Amino acid sequence: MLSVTLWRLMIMALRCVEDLRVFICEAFGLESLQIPSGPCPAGMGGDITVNCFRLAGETKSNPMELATRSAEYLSGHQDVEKAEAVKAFVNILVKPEALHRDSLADVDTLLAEARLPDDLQRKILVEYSAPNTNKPLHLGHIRNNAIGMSLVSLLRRIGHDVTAVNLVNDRGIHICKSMVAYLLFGGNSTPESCGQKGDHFVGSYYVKFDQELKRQLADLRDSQPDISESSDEDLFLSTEIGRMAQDMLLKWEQGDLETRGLWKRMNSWVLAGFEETYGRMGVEFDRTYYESDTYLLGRETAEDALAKGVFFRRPDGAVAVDLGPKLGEKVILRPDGTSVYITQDIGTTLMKFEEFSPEMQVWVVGDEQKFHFQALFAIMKRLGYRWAEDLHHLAYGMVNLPSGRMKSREGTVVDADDLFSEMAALARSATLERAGENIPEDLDERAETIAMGALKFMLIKFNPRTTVMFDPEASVRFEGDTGPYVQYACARINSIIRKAESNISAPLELGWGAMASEHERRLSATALQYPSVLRRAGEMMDCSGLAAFLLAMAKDFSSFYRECPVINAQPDSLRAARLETCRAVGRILSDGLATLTIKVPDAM
RNA sequence: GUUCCGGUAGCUCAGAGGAUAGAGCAACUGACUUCUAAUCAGUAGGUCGAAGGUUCGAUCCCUUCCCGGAACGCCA
Repeated sequence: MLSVTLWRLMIMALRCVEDLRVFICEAFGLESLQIPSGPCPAGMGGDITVNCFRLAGETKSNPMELATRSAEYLSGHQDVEKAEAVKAFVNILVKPEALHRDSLADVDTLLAEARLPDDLQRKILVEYSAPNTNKPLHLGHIRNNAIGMSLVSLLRRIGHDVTAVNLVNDRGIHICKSMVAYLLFGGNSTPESCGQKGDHFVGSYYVKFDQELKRQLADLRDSQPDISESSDEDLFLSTEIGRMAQDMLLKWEQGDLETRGLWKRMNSWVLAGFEETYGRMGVEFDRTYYESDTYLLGRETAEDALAKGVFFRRPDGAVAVDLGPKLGEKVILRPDGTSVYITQDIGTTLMKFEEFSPEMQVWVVGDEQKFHFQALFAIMKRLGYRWAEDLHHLAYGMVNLPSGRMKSREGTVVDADDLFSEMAALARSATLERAGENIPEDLDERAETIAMGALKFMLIKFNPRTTVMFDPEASVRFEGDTGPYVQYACARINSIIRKAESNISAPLELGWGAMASEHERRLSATALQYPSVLRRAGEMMDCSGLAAFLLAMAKDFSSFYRECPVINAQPDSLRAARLETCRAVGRILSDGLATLTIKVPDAM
């Protein structure tokens, strides 16, 4: 498993804390120990705080005494200005030159430390996106993509070997519905002839199918009052259009040439549309699987397992597996031999393992499918695969609108392409508003960067398992805890660096020791957290902590920016140190944003 | 009915058993002749769903209950 003990993940580059660790280890005869430390809360008179409550558990000693002893030790340390025990906390005020030396003055080390030691690096396969080919992508898919792509990027950032795969659900009754509607109402039209994006074009026939189905259901209920209480599903095959879709599915399974031809044509339109949307978001996969391929391996596996007695045949002819009292009985093949949803996932899981032999497989799929994955993992174990212990469902919650759930039938779905364009237009006008006379040459590109940054950040900053509320009005603002806030800090840093470089003075000795204000110390204290933040986010497979860190780092920079002049700072050694601070903070922020797959504009 | 996930400021959300429970938005006050105001500084806003329990200490762990969402398909 990915899971490792926490102490191996924590990094604290501050020398005096590391020395304290060694001191305590020696004092108590311990081989390893993690010092719980973090930035000191404002107003407590320190840079870094060590929490001796937790430390006391490890050393089996009195927390207050330990704090007093630690403070005594640290007070005598050459890097420490002042160390004070308050209750069981030790608040350390570090000499500025030492604080910066261990943090922003050595940003290369800080960035490098996020990488896990070799023995903790794993080969991980992550599946995400997994669209259906009957309609365009919507806000729910955007959350999936944002979570999936940032997870892949994060795991790579900390040193894992990651394969990103997509699984296209290109087969089944849903695509047949679009096909039937196209045959009935489409004539010879194509996305090109209609000037429509392929996925939207096909999606419009899915909608037409539903409209026609509703009409036929209403007619049916009017003409036969005795069945008017039956559900839409029960009456599906009693409608002409419902039967047509079912026939289409059977023909597809039998490999009917004409059906397959139409299927290929319509899928190619949809996939071309997806490519465009993916491209705009920056989604990339190492490998794309198609359900129409993988379900065959699933079916073979099921037949094999039946022969071996792992699965059994029910009296009605269906192939099933008994997963015990908790999960119950699960059908793998219908009585007519056709495969169900889980059958293809069995095939896909095997294919992925055969092709990449990952130590761990992850699925980024909505939490409504938890049961499905519990069943899938149980089946893989039942089939005897040892690696089935290392399959993981990263379940995320739905995206709701202020009006409630998104419902495609009620037309309340937020379309991905529309949302991208709307946000880009707003970012564009906001940029223009600020630009005044000097309209930037790269206006559109800049607007796109800001818009995508805002959207992705908004979806990533929440814990994946929460159901999130998407308020279109609020999402469109670029102020406060947003991606553009972090991007803006980067843009200001870039601007300072540009101006400083055009105003060259000979490189001087860096006056880190003079960087002693609360704002300057705070930057280094926060930056020290970065490696641990990344490692922890990777361990939990949750990027929201990284987003929160970047906001905190950017906030610290904004305060510093306001209070501490850089270009006009005197003496020159202080100016040089502050400039170097800007560079270092800029590198951390852009490294973090890049890890979230968010770009940074040169200027805003 | 059973299982899972939530319930923290008016709203959206953070909170690694520990200090005085934090951000953003909304409200209010102040700051652009300055390295970019997509910013900063400040004010106000809380029975952490309820009750028990464990603990030196619980928003966090345990039990029961209340409220919201989801799952329990030969749909995907």
